[in-house]
Amino acid sequence: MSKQDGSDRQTTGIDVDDSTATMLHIDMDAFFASVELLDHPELAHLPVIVGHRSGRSVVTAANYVARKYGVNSAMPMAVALRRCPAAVVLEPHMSRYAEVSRQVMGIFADMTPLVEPLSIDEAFLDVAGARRLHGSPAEIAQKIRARVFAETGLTCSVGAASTKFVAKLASGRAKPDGLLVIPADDTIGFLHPLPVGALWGVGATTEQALLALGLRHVRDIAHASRETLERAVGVAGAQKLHDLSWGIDHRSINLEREEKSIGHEVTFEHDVTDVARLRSELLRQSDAVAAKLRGNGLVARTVVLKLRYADFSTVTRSRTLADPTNVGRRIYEEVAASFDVLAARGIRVRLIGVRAEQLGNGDGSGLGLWDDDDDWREAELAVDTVTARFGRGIVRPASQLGGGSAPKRDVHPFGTPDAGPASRPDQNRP
DNA sequence: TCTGGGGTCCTAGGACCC
DNA sequence: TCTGGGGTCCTAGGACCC
Repeated sequence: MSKQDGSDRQTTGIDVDDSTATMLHIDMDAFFASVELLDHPELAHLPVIVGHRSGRSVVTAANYVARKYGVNSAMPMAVALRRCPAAVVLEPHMSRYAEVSRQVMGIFADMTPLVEPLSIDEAFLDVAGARRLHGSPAEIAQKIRARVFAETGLTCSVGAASTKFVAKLASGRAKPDGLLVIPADDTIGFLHPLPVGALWGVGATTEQALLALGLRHVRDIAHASRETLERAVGVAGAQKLHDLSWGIDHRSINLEREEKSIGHEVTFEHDVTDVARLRSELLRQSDAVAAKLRGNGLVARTVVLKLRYADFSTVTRSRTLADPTNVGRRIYEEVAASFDVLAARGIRVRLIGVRAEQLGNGDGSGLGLWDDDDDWREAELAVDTVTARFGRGIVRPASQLGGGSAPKRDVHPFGTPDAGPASRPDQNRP
């Protein structure tokens, strides 16, 4: 394996065989903090934390100067400032980060159509088919790193391996501003010395359970008995962990990921007991969720209320609707009904949230309502009859009936009025 | 030290139907 | 009269990720 860092920006001469390492994982370095520093270059040598300054906030991102003081993302802001009192705290600017993200993802897309964004600042790229045009995986990685830096002023780190999972671990080890190539033959040698917490899906809870069984390193997982592993993480988890410990990961690039839920939640600066205030927050969030649904041309069939009490315990209450909706009032009615039951005997609320699940296109697709071809044909005939009598354009998607803004996507269930023959709803999806 | 907000995925139990 | 197993849907909670 071979690591190249920012001091060695060459694109050739990598002394490993990278021909098997065609899966790239690209991760922007300290993304939010780095974007802020683009806009405030005078702060570059200071510890910089991105996050709200309010009492209950956490660190959203920290630059590498701040990290030297032990500041990390997700850490309570109070702790971070105790560790690094001199840190400059900047408010997040999400729309700015999204704009830079689009720019960077565009550079990725120039190299291969097989790009799977994982979050605002990272993506998997399958470059197996891009060799002729752009070179070996390591060369492609270096080209991307150079272009990202030239066009945005930001650095990123790249892991190249034969699987997603190993590529992701490799990019983490390459940080900051590095490239790490793990040829297929080196996978086990790379994985086995790592601590169990390095495995994808092993967080604090699972790590403790594994440590309690004496499993400290990935190699211990690899050689543990099935029974031992199942005791710690259950049947499915054991299989998954064991596979990962041997570098087995068959996942390919997924180009068709669709959002499965849309929600909003807020943590109050101080716990709230005022039921009227909580209801008005629910109404606000319901409207926001509904607006986002309409903006994406979606309707939701399940509505979830989430409460976190003063003692940090969390409850959720979900309701499934007979008719999917993207109307704020409808969502509010459901969460408010759930809320009233929980609030009947008084509550102290730290966090309140609304989430919409079981999303569909507003035409029944994705909801299991039109799975049957015969049903579909019947619906088509019914629409043909209606349109024959009344002309095209009279059937509108549910998403346009709520009095909200028109959806950006074409969600017309039966083809747009002037689009000719009716089309299947799934063909309307992007 | 005292725990955000956006999500995804998994498990488990119960209702219901055949 | 008492008892099945499988499949699907719904609900609640929790771990995890960035």
